Amino acid sequence: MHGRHKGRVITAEDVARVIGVSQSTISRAFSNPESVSPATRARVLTAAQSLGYQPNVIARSLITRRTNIIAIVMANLTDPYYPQILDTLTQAIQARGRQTLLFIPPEDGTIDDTLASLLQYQVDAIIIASASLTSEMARVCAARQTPVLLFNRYVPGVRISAVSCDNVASGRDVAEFLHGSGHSRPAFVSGEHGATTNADRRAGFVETWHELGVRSCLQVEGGAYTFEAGFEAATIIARRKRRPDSIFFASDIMALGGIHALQQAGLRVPEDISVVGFDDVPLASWPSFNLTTVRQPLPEMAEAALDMLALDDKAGRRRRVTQFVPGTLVQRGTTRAR
Amino acid sequence: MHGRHKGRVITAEDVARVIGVSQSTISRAFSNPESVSPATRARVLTAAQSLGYQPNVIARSLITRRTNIIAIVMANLTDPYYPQILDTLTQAIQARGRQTLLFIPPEDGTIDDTLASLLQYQVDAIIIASASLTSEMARVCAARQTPVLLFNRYVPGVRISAVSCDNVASGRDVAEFLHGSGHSRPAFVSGEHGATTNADRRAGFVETWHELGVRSCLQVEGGAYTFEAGFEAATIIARRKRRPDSIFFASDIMALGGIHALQQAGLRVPEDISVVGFDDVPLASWPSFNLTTVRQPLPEMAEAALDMLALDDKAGRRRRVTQFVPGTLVQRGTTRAR
DNA sequence: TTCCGTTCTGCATACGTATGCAAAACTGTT
DNA sequence: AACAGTTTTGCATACGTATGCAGAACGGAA
Repeated sequence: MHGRHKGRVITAEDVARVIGVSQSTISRAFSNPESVSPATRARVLTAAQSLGYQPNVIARSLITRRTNIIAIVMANLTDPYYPQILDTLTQAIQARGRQTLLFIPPEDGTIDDTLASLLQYQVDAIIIASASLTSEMARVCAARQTPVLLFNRYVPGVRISAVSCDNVASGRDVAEFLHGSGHSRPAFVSGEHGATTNADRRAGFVETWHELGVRSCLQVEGGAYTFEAGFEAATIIARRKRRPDSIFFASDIMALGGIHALQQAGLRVPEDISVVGFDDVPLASWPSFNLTTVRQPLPEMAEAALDMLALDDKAGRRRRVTQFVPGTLVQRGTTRAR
Repeated sequence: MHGRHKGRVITAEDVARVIGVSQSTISRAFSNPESVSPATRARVLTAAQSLGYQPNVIARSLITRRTNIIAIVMANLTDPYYPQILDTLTQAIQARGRQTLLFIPPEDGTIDDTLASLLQYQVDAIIIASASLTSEMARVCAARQTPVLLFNRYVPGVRISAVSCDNVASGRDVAEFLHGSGHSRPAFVSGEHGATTNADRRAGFVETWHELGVRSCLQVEGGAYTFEAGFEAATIIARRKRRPDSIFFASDIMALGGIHALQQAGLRVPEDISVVGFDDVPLASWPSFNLTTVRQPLPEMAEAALDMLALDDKAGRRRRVTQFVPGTLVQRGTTRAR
């Protein structure tokens, strides 16, 4: 029979009283089972079960100074790629016995306020997958010993842990693949201005074409990782006299917008022009799109992130580095084979 | 002896010592500013600022018995509709000064284990947007006075708060709209078997056609809210001798799969056959799709949900009801006008 | 000044659990 | 039976904050 005691929550004390042991024993039975005799442990668990007792992890964390909660800061939840990140990260977090506190920073405000209110919750770590953080806030977190990690982004020159896809290498891969399949007039459409993801993908792509002897890589500024931005960029490209034979978009969603624009302009994909995206969102593999793209290794990135946070390492020995995980080119139907 | 770490956290006690007041005063300055004189309040805030003090809300919640954390249980995060729900709910939760703890139940396991580990976190409320919960677990939550609310679903006959789109009414709307625009051979493609969302949309749709004098509404079992399920259902429909002139899919994603199948089969949408979806995911409004659909009023649903939880009502007077919020038919390009 | 009423502050304790230390209960050996 | 060594348990206290209660400080009126 579960505790029907009007509203009163069942505490370890209650269980202790029932089976005639001390509160300490109840605590130990749950948080350090080895330290209690098998017989009492069994009695404790039975009694707890029938009373409906569950340890109060909030109270526990007051002592242990660990909440087992990891905060994820994420905006852009309507962008199809971010839910994938959130899903993967959260599952990895739960697999390690932790929980996820989700913070969506307000549109206008700075992320600092968000972060501050977040620290009040004594989270064990903060994973930032949107925007960045100010150096001021990095200082505050460091002072509080709260590890912070940037996911899918990094800030060059700032010593904050970060995990990101190896965007430069993937940019190179795409260039080499396009070159190898007979393309010679490449174009790159960038996404959000100033994002490292963006800059790195372009850098790898453009450089490689240079190395391959192709000097003229058309570069169009998209401005945002959106369908519309991709659409507009592709519209401009389609109108050019000396039209590129392949476009590398900084994200899948942009690529889809781009394809739509190209088709509107009477061009066939991939016969007239090849298109490559980035991220491999679920949409990309739908038959309607069948988009050639670069898959970010999210599971590996999530593992790397949690390893880097060293949650079980009480000595607090964390390495602050930026780790790059290689992506995979997924060849589908928007690039011609030869 | 605890807390001998060099990175000692600043407590209210520390601030108190600095400006020569008691810990109580610090506490009051933050949690009940009215109860402290303006002069001391200012001194407290300044000192706190310079010391980097932030109240520990975990410790606070031990006393107040409120964590200000609301749990959201959600699977299917890769489905485009759920991130929208999560985004809207979380923003609404944050707007009310609460935070979101995100739980993704394991694929195989029952939701009960998830819920149990969740209760340990002393969340103020639980919003379930995936699966349902057993009556056993409903009882446990009730015993703990933790309000539970089903979002976007409800369990007929069980007294658990729920907020859902008025799927029956929307089904009717779609039927009336199609009828009014000259359609006479409707079809309905269902999604996940057993979901109330599904059954209600169909019920409203089919019943209305009956009332309008159309007895034969083709019904195809999709089986899941996926692109593939929609694709396969539409393939079957396209092959029929007496082909429907309109299809109402139980979700947008299914409709998109269906459109792709119809086009594969050489049919034009909407000239040869009209298509209506449900949810109005961001994709639906993309020019490539331009899907006629029913928009679920997520912001209103989120408000209704939080109101129903009566978080600020310490008397715990909550009404257990199922609230239906009406959706809106959004007419776009996949239905012919006349 | 005295007195009363109000506002402000401090003291002490409580929230539910974890844990160092010492006492108690076993275990096996002589 | 006595002992030492080991395991198991209980006591007391700590974690950081909120809050009832009583006392202090203050303001105004007589």
